Amino acid sequence: MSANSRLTIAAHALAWIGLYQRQGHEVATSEQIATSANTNPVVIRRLLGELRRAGLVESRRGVGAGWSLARELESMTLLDVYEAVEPGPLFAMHRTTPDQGCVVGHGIQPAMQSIYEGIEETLRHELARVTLADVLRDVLAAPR
Amino acid sequence: MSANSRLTIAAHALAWIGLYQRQGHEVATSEQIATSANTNPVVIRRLLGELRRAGLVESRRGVGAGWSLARELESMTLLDVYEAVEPGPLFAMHRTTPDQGCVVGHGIQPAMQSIYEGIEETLRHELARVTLADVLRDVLAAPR
DNA sequence: GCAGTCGTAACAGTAGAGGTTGCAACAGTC
DNA sequence: GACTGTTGCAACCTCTACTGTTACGACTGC
Repeated sequence: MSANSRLTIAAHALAWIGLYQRQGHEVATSEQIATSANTNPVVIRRLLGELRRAGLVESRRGVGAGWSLARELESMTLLDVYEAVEPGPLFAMHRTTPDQGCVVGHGIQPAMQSIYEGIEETLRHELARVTLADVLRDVLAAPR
Repeated sequence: MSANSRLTIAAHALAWIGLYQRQGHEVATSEQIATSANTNPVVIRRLLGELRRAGLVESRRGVGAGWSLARELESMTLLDVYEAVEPGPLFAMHRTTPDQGCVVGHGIQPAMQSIYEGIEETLRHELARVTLADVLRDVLAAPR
């Protein structure tokens, strides 16, 4: 499927900011988050930018700038994050239009479309069941 | 997510072979299926090769060669096809190991791994609910 | 004005999907 | 035994998306 790590990194960043804020800090920098996720600050800024457009985080510029949560972790679900960072559908149709003169070529796309929509709806439902507070709780529960 | 069309094309091919066999033919060629799917025969042969390794189809060589179903469409589910053509997980972890000295960096992977496993199990369950006979029925039910 | 951070563009590297060509292997038929 | 049609498969190309990296302007508190 050529899976990507966008949802994972986004959840990592949100959990990090949430924990940091619980420890009394106001804003987290992309540099700090990138160090924890072992990646480049620009990667974090790009992802957080998408989360900002989705209303999940806010950013401040200038000296003492950085990122903060726009909502409580309890009110954020993995579905919110998924929709913010994963635009496309899970399964793709044919890259070129199938032969419309063939019965199968004609009917396959509406058939699969309908099936895929049901499956994606279930996926979204599952993602919506997990809040970022759940994620942070699980993170902190990991054995050391 | 950079979705691919492998599951769609594989389902298309199976539905095509199934319908062709119902019409009394013994084997279908990759050329015929490729024409219906509007793609290259080699693409079809590659996909059907994976389905053959999964025990869903059989191939004959020589003159009058081609592909036939190894099982009834009724006993084949989209999960069988999915497992045959989509090896990897739905969501990827970090490409590099997160900072194990950080609480979040240390706990994020087991936390997300567990969540992802639950979600993928639900996905598989949904895929298993749809048989290829269902797909072919929906295909034939499409308005013309 | 300075310093620290975001915002964003630009580019490179990597990986996978999909398309294409070419050809050996195979198995029927003449 | 030659011919024919198809699979099996390797090799290569193109395209796209993700990720990483560098660079630099924009912003804002001091």
